[in-house]
Amino acid sequence: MSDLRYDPKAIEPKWQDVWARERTWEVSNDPDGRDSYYVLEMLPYPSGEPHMGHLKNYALGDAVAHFNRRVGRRVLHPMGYDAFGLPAENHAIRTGEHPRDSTQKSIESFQRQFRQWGISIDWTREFGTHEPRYYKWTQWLFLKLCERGLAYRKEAAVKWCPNDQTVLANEQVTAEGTCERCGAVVEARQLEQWFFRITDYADRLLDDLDGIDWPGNVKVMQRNWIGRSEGAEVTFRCEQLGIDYPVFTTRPDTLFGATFFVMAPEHPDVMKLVEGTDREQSVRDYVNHALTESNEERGAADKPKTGVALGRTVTNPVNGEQIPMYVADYVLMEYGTGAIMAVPGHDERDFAFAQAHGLPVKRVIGDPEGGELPYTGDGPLVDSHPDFDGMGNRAALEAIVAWLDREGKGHASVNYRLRDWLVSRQRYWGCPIPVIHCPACGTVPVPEEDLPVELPDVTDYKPRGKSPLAAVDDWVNVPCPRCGGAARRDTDTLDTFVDSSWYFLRYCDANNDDASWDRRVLAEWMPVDQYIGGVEHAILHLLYARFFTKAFADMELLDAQEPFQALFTQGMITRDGAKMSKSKGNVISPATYVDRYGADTARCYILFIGPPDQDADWSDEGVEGVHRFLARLWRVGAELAAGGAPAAAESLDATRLAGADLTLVRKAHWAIDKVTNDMAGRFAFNTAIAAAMELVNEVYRHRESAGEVAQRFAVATAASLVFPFAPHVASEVYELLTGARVWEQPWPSADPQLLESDTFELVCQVNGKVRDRVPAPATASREELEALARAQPNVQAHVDGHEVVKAVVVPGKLVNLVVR
RNA sequence: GCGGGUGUGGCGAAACGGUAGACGCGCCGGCCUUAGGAGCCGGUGGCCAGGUAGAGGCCACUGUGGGUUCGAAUCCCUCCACCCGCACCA
Repeated sequence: MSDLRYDPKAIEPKWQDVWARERTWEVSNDPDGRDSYYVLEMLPYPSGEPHMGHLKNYALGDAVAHFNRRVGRRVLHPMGYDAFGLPAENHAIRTGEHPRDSTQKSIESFQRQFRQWGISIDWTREFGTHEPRYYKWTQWLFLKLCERGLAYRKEAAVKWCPNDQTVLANEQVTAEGTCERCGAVVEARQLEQWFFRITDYADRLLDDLDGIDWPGNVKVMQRNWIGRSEGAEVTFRCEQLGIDYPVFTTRPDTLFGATFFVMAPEHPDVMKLVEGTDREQSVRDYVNHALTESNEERGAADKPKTGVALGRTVTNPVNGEQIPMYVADYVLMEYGTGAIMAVPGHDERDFAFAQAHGLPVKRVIGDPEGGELPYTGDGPLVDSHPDFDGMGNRAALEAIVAWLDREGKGHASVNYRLRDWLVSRQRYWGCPIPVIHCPACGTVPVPEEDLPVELPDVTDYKPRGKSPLAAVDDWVNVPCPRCGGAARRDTDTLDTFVDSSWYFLRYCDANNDDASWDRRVLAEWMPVDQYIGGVEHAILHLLYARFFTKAFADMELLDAQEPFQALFTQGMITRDGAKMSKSKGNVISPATYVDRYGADTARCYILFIGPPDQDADWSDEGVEGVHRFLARLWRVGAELAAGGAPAAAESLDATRLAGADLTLVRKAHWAIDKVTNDMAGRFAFNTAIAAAMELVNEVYRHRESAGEVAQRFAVATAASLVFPFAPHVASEVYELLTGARVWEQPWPSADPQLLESDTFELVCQVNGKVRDRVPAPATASREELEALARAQPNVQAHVDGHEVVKAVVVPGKLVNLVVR
């Protein structure tokens, strides 16, 4: 019967042409009464060819987009490219090829493959972040942040990557102190750089996590990164030099237990404190050694606590005690004030230091368990002060802070781990910073009408501690916009995370030449209803984008407080159980499979492979299975279509169905219900596809026994349900059977009457073990079900000779007889 | 160390506290074929039984050990393994 062959190479281009010709997936910004829905996948960095992670990302997003269109929403599903960045620039350094050219080639490859995959994108909104029409507005937004004081310059100890020859944001340095991009060990440098004042938003970035539908682990990572801790700032005075040293502590309740004081090696006063004393040499040696140690060496928690005494003391403000000062590398300059009060009785680290240096350990909190020091739990204050002794330490903490405040010795304080975001980069391939430095006027913004400041071409891409832009004299030297005198452009470029922190806003109004966007248009789309991407952006991109959104909301440029209402983080695609990498030689390309089996198979398989938030191992045999399924769907559709004129699929009279027809139509409604729930409530695409497979299997099982009309209905339904995953073959089959376009059809709805059968299989248990199964009427009463169960021979065999002490009846499910 | 997650057949995985293993892979068998690495149908935990039958029965099983419940992969506690995040943050 079947010399019919499923031929994706013919089907897929056919439908891609229809969608392109008819601009099917374009969406206007004018409201039309439907709910708007914005689904977005993280924009790709265009390098080489798309990989399996991209296929998964866009297959997921496209399924969400299609489903939402068909349930009646107006869906925005755009695409663009995160096109500035180091890989293209490093390629230019090696080959001399302009980053614009290599980037353009990659973008074209991505475009070609996205079209081959049949992803439903509104291409009218496409852009690359490297295009002047986009970065003009990146620059404009930068100036807005300046105006508001959220962008500023300061000199600071910054992280410098010696390999990439540029500074990095804190977020771009790993816990081991290496460059997040290239792995080189990061150095410290004192430089004047541009920062964004993200710390102003620390509390809101923290608090607003509660209102968004994000994976818990991503929220935890952001909370950790922001690192809010509440406590007090307390001032310790060094009488000998007459200098006050504030410290931050979360445990002001232990102030009376402070027995020494420690400064970070980087603290600017350390050398001043020992100058001209017999300690000067030993302290200098220690500090110099500490400064040469890498973060990794220094950060090891189990490392012995080293340090040297400064030979000075400070006064403990609560009791006037003189306590000795030390410099030690376990105190970090970046956190708090770079100095701490040490309470060895109630802090493990201080305890370790005290042990190593023979310092006194004092108990000021009682331990109800009577354990040894250090004790970090709760308890009543002891040996502190008559006013506080006996008070629970939590209450004492509040009381002591209030007392410090009254006495002017301290105050309640909140500290954050989060630092301001360093955005200058001494590199070429990025967005120029739209600022001019004038010897007379200082830092002057480029006037709005002169934007964009276009990136000039250079011949030498090699960075030499300065951006290659610094060598372009006729670009750098410009008159000051304010006084007209000779001035120089800022030669750094912006961190590429700046580009990607607002692209989702630009998509809404991508072709607006007069503004970054129209606020009313954004109100229509923002926030993004569903954002999809990899968990590797949990901190960097996702935190920056939230900051930008809040800052722009404060400037009344937009209304949303959060960029991404819901976030889905996809798992990795692995190969042979390992991450794909060139060095392991286990990289496989989506193009191979799209070419061999078609895009529908590749997309469907990547969704069928398992729960999409989990890592999944690619299997060539698994791909075959999914391909077989799509081929079966197509073939039975083609056979049915060849058998006669298209029949209207919806006109089935449920009350007249019987036998195989009824079974088949029921199965179709069961599948509708299953797929709808799997799509709407959760990202359970694997089980949704399994349900469609069951429906197609059911059709084959009833090829001889069921009528033509029922079979057509079932197959058309299967095609309709599979459309979000395999849009080409679904469109083809649906058209063959109904003459209509599946994407123009509303999402099918399950008929509740057909979901319920008038009989069900009653499970008969004795003491929780299944002893029989028997068909039972759905309308049977509890008593009737129990009687039916008791009547089953195998049930009787297990009940005989025992007393039934209880009968649990779950209507529609089972009867459990408890015997003794 | 702290926080979070995962653990189910040979494999990827399903399973509102109610028939564990849907669906797919692999494997075995049959049909169709000149042929088939195509297609279609069936089987696939163990043990016992069954020869023309209306064919079944029993047992085991969701990392370990306990608990709650008529009933637990699912809820609670213990432990083990692996993965992820944070980690001298005062």
